[in-house]
Amino acid sequence: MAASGRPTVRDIAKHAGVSVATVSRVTRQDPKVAPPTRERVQASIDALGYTPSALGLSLAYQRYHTLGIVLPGLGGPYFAELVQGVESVAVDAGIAVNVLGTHFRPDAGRSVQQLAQRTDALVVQGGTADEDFLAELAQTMPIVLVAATSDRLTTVRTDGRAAAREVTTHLLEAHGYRRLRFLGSPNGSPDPTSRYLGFRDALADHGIAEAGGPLEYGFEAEYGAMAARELHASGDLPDALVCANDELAFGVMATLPGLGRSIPGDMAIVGFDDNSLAGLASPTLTTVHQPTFELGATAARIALEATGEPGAARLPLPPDDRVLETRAVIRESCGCPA
Amino acid sequence: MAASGRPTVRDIAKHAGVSVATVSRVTRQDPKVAPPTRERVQASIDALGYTPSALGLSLAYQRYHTLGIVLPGLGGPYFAELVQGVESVAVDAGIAVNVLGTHFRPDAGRSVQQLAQRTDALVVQGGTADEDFLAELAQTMPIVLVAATSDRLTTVRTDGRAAAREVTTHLLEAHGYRRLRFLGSPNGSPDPTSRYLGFRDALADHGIAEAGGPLEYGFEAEYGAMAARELHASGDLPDALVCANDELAFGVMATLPGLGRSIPGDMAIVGFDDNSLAGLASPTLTTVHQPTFELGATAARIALEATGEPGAARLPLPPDDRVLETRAVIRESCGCPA
DNA sequence: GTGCGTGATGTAACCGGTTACATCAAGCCG
DNA sequence: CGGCTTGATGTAACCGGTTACATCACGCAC
Repeated sequence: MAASGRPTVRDIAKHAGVSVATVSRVTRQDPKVAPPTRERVQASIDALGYTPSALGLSLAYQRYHTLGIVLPGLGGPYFAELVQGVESVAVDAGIAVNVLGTHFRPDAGRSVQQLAQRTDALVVQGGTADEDFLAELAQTMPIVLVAATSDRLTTVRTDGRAAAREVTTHLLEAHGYRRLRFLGSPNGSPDPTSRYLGFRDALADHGIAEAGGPLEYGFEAEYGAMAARELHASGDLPDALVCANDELAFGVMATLPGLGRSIPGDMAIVGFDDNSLAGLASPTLTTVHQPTFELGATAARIALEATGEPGAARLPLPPDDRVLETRAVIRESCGCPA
Repeated sequence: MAASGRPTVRDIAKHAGVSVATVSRVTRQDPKVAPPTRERVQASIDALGYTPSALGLSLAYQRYHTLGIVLPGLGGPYFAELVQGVESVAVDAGIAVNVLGTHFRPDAGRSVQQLAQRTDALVVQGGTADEDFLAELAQTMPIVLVAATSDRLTTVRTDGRAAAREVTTHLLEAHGYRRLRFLGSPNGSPDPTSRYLGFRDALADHGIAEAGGPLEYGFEAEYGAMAARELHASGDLPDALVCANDELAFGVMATLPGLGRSIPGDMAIVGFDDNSLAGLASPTLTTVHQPTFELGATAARIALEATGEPGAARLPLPPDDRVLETRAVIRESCGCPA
């Protein structure tokens, strides 16, 4: 055995008086080893405390046993849950998970490139990497895009547009609101953008004009608070506000009452994502439930499946689009009774 | 070049008409290459689109360029922020981050073992892995324990006990509350436990008995809601409730007013962690700010530093204890004016 | 007894890098 | 001119596994 460090196949081979091939056969449970030999080798393995090096295995199999996930960062419950979905599938398959947060850094492409070189497959949140770049990379390895559409890549997403349309339609038809606005910047990633489009779809369906452009803010609660103050100061509250996510809605709900405006009395509000706090806020928040965990899990499953067995090539995934169901969760903040 | 896949050093060597050693010298920017040769090799590298394989590099240097982080899961903002701290340090160093969620699975030890084999160093959240096991593993590689104490391992933590004592003392001295209870199960990980101990320290300082044992619940908002209902049903609200984290406090704050009990009028409440929603809730939540991101970043820095340069051995870290500052954030929920 | 099939095991190449050491040519000096 | 130094480059071993193929002993059939 090397002076320091773990024993290798060759150490075991020497110790048991066999060849490395035989040791390898034992560790891989290859049946073509005579029982007495097997026992002798196993004894040496136990005696020296040998476990095959992950590096050696990776080298031989050309498999990293690692799945990469690329997202903007881990801020907010959405991404955390997504990662949990990916992670749960990965651990069951004995695969490690490499997390890369791009934080919209300019050199994110290079980081993704690097990550791609140490993983068997990639799960990428939409909007975090250039699509051309990903499409090229997808020639080499399985890549699954989450929460985005693409005609060149495999995507897993929810139909945020349809969901936004559904919940907006509820505001229009069940409550008769006519002056509606959208909170959240639709210029960034695919998710907020499609939600905004669904919001506009519903308005268009009813021949109603938007009561003002989207309120372009980031996606954290503080921005919701800022938006609430701005709306209040303008003296011109819409009938209802559709928020790009629940955090924004919480920010508004926490601020508006303090300014003397009640929810949903003076303005109704709906969120998106069904945050774990949504059912506890007062009023309880009407929102859209997304199977975020499933989104991650499904993406991971597709990616790992395409990775295939050690022998096989890592298949490039054909373009495909898997759409998971959303569900409008009607609570009180839209104006419905408890 | 192999029929499929990326070119290797040997492909470049053949293409440029030099040896692999020279190619290696060029990629590593070794100055001992004559300029004309360097240019010729570089031209081949560009022509074939060569980048050194991460696997080959790992094998040669015995470094994975990967940092592992072990935690129960990614539920709640605390862990997400911790990972972000780790991740930010890692990407700056060109190091990948491997996340392992144990979810308190019985076979977590084996997963950690595996993770340890594919990483250069480990950051472990306290309570997720057996300390004996970690101590042994720490002979082999740098391990940093987060949010825990140990006399055998390097730890990075905040003094949750002192912080809990401080905020509890505020409840006792500034407001004169006498009947205090703690919400959250102190039987699990080190963090909740030390918070509970600090809570009891403050009571002991003032010669006051706990108004009832700790309310043993999990750490999500729903449990806070359950606890609120239980307290209300018992008809015996304490003067003040110290919660193991902010989510629990949110759960209580969302539920109690609906039962006709006001906060802080009928019962004061304080949380822990300074969640991003804490300043927005109504009343705003008095809590303890923890430098969670810094916790992760510091742990990662220590771990990576111990990993050392490619040549050097991965040093086992000597036992050490780094304590980061907490800060009580006094808001309204304890009874203080806005 | 010879030839052949079969099962167990060993040998050596391979995966993709790095690097100690060998080699070699050129320049310099006495 | 011979020997030494120096700088550039090549050779081959090594990191730790797997595996195609070779080898060998044994048993069986003819």
